[in-house]
Amino acid sequence: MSLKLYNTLSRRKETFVPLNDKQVGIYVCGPTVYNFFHIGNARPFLIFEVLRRYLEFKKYKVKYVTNFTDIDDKVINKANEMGLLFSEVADKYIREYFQDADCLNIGRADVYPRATEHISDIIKFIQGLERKGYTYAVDGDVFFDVNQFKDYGKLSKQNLDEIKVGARIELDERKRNPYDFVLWKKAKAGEPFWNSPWGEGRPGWHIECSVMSEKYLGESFDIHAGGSDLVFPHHENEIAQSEALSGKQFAKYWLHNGFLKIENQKMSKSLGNILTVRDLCKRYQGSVIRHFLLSAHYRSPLNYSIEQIEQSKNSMETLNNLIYNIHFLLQQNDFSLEIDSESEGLLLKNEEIIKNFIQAMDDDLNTPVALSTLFLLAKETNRYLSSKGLKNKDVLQSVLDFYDQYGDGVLGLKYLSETQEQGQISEKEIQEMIRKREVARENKDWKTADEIRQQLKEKGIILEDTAKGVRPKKV
RNA sequence: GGCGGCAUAGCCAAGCGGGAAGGCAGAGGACUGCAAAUCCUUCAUCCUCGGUUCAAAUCCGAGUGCCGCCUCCA
Repeated sequence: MSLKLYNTLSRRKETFVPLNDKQVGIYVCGPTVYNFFHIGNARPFLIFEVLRRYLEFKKYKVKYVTNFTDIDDKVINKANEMGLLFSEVADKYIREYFQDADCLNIGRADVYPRATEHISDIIKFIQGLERKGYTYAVDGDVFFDVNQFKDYGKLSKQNLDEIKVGARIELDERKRNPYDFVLWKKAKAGEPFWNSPWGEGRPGWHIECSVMSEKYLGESFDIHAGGSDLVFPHHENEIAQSEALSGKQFAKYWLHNGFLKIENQKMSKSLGNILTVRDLCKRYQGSVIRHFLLSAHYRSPLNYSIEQIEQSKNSMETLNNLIYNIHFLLQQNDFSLEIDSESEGLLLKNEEIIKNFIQAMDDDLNTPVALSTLFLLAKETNRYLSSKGLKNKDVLQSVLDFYDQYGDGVLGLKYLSETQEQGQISEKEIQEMIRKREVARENKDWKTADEIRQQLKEKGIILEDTAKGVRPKKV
C-alpha cells in the first residue's frame, strides 16, 4: 500500500515517492505573527502536521519546517497600534502561537525560521537572481520580472496574457508587467529597515519562503503546503524565484487545504466573526476541535458552526466512554486470560479496521474515513463488552493500543489524558461519598443515594452504577 | 473576463461504474431502584433534465444553485 497525495501542480493524486528514499522534507507556510491565530489558520497547521505524523508512522524520517513571517505591513501596523517594536509584537504572538498549538496538540516543527533572522540569506538570494537577469530595481524597490521566467503560471494554471484581462490588480507604473512582484521593498520613513545593496529596506513577502526552505531543506524538496489562497500568487511566485535561481524543480508535491467558513460566512474583520483558537479552547477540549477539523477532507470546504462543534464534542464523548470503560475493567482486574471465539472475532475485526484506517490515510489523507474506523471499532468493542462472560485482557489491551497508535498517535486525538484531569474534589473524597451512597442503596434509601449523586455531579463527577461496581466519571 | 471547486438523510460526511460507510440528532425496545454508559431495531428514489452502459450517486452533455482564487489573507 502506498500513500497518494493530491498534487496541485498536476491536479491529480500521485503516488508519493520522496526525492531521497526515506527522508522527507516538508515546508508549510506559517503564520504572520501579528495576532492570535484563528480556526481557519489552524486548518493547515493541523492537517499538515497530521501528514507528518502519518509519514512518521510509515517510517519516513521527516524534516518539517514552518516559518514565522515576523516583518510585514500587518506586523508594523500592529506595533504602532500597541506602541511596541515590531519585534516585540512578533515575539509575543509567536509565544501565543505555541500556546494555541499546544491546545490543539499540534506537534513541534523541526525548524521555525523567521524572516528577520535570514536577511543576509535573502539579500544573497536576490543578488543571485539579479546576476541571472531576473530582476530590475526602481528607486530602492527590486522587482522580479515574471516575463523572464517561462514557467510562470504553471502551478495556478494562469496564463499571463489572460489574467491581465481581470485587471483588478493595482497598477504600479514602475512594473514592467502587472504581475511582477517585489523582492526587496524600500523602507518608508519610520519603518524598520535593513541595509542592502539597493538601500535601506526589507524583504518582500514571497522571498522568505524561497530562501528559508532552500536553507533548511535544499533547492529541491518533497512537499510544500499551505492554504489554497496561497496558490496564486504566493506559491507561484516562490516557484518563479526558486526555480529561476537554481534551475531545478523547487517542491515536488504542492498540497493545499480548502477554506473554512463560519456559520456559512467568510471570516472577516468587517463581519466581526473571527473565531480565534484561543477562545475556542476555552470552551472545548483540543481533541473536540481536532475532531471537527478532521471531520471533512482537507481539500473540501469546511463550515464551522456551534451545531458542528457540538456534534464533534458528542462524537468524542462516545470514544472517551469506550476508553474509560475498558480502563475501568482493567483496573478492577475484571478480565480473563482465555481467548474465546468472541475475543478472537474482535481481534480479527481490529486488524481489518487497522487496514481500513491505513487505506483511508493512504488515499490523500482521507481523515473522515480514518475517523469512521475509530467508531467502527468502538461499536464492535462495545458489542463485545456488553455480551456475557469475562473479557480477555489482551484483546482489551489491543483495542486500547489501536486508539493509542492510530487515534492519538496519527490523528492526534487524546482521550483519557484529557478527561482524567484533576477536578475540584480529591479521589479520596469521591470514594468516601461512593461508599456512603452504597450503604444508602443497600437500604433502598434512594433519596439519599440520589442526593449524593447530585452533590458529586455539581463537582463535575458523574456516578454510573454498573454490574461491576460504581464508576465515577469526570464531566 | 480567466483559473478552479462543490451539490448525498434533520445536521455533518465518505463513496468516484455493480451492496448508499461512519458520526451527531430523533423514534421504539432491552438493561437499570432511577439514571448514565451500552446493546438491538428504525431513519436516503444521492440538485434537475437528457445521454452512454447489461448496470450510474459515480462517466458525458445541458441547466440550476452555492463557493474559492485572480488584491493582504490559511
